[in-house]
Amino acid sequence: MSRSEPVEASNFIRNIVEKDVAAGKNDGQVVTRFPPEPNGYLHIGHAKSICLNFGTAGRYDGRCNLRFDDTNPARESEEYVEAIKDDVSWLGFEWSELRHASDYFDELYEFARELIRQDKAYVDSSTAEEVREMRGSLTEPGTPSPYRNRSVEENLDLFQRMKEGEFDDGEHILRAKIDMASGNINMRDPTLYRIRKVHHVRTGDKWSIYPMYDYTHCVSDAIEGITHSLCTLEFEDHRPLYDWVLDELKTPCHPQQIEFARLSLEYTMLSKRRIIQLVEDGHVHGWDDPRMPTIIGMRRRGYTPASLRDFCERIGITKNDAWIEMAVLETCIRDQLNKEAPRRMAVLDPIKVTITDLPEDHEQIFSFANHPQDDSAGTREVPFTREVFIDRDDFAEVPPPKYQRLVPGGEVRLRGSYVIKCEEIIKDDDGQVLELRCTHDPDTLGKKPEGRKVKGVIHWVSATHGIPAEVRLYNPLFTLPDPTKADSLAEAINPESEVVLSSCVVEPALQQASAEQHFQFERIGYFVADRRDHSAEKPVFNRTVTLRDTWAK
RNA sequence: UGGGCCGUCGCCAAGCGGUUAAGGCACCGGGUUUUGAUCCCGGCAUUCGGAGGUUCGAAUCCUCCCGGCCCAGCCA
Repeated sequence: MSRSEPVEASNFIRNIVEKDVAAGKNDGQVVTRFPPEPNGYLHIGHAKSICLNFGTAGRYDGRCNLRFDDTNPARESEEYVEAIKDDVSWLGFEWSELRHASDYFDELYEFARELIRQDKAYVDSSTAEEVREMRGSLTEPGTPSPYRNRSVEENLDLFQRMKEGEFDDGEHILRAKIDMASGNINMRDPTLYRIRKVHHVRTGDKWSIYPMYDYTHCVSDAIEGITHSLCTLEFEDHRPLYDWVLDELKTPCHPQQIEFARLSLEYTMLSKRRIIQLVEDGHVHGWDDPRMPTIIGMRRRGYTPASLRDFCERIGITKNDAWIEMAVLETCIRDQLNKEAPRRMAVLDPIKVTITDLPEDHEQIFSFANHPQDDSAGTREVPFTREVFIDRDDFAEVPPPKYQRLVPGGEVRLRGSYVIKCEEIIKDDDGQVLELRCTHDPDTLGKKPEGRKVKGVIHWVSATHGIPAEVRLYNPLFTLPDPTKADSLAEAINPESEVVLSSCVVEPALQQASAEQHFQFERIGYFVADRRDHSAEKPVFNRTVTLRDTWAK
């Protein structure tokens, strides 16, 4: 292999799966699952897991299930399961089967009775407080519960009565009987079932006991024939328990749990708890606020499924606690939109330019390519008139060094049109520029000007044909690369994270824009018609990302 | 003197005893360009957290040390 050929980066999970497939383990099958708890909206960190699970299965012609880990009815809701399904589909993945942990409640209950019969589980009637005290600490072993040696018969009886609702929340729990002195606290007789007299969306009031994650997850994996159970690093020391349950239960298959590092993204918070807080405290407008790291928020911001998948591929899968720079994400969306987004002109902060040597009723229709490198994207018509708008920062009375735009007495190219020269500045009483009066060189349409160089090119919109629009600019939601380092959430919020511009003018072709359509506003950035607020009557565009800008601002 | 895990370029990340230590992002040049965009070309780790050791040969094996992350829910 020559060194110049790009090599597809592997990752340790791919290597393990590859080896297993080659060795014929699990009959060469690969079965994974994406197992969210339906207690919130998915975010970019989940996208990493989704791409890993669906991607790994897809790579080896395997299957990937979508499984809702709905074992805690107190905090889960149907709204979230629907949202999660939408997000996974939108990302471009199809689950092999849609399952719920609650589908297995009966089996789970029977397996638990089996553990009791084997004297591997017991009903503990201690209070939550007592259980915590008896668990010991990180450095001290725990002490056995006084209920640890209840007879199998008594445990079976109590467990059944727990199930039948005879007891109140907290009166008893079912615990695994493992090792109260284990260095791994998860092995100090972990809770398997707790009493929760809560209505469950799918099982209704059938159950008054609900199984815990550690017990449910491994059994669910085994029931579904999962071969590789991929989860994040914090579950590493749960793996001995995962294996213990499956070994004791002698399930027909024993999936391999493999852990990888969760995503950390600069200027972003990716913990469900904090994301909920952003919404509840009103720091953002909702779960789908374009500044949110949620899939639905990023979608509204203008990120595409392909760009998110590309991102997940680029960041890799390891066990390192890595912090990804925003630039990686931005590159992914720019890469895709550069190839696909039609170009348009939009003026965000308009100043009127009158081309004085053109007649009042001058009107010319230009045909502009929708894409400079892709003829198949076609063309659109752009009207040119005596009065146009340009962006305020494309004119400078006192230009900074290397400024290539319009200055008093200077020339600039109106993109796709003529070279104009600024002859006169009209200001209001406060010194604010109201209008620029310019002349044009009629011999510069599609031609370089004679005898001089005009370096700058600026975008514009006909003042008579342009249409008003609202444009929302988005910046990082937080001012700190790691916002959790701030004293409070409020303190970490970037006050400039959302800037709403309500008097923008965009070219007429944008009148046809439909919600969720992507564009490049030339020289500015990539924008998307807002999926909620945009309409032909009141166009609203969100800035997805700026264009790369190598000019020191 | 609890247990588990991680340290390869500014940020990611390949590498699995013999390579001039991949690639991407970022950055720095230079060229093309009616988007300061795109595109193209070039540069960017004598060194793999540190110190010892094993070996003809170590980022890869061993030992110790240093730094970082996770765990004491009847959450997931």
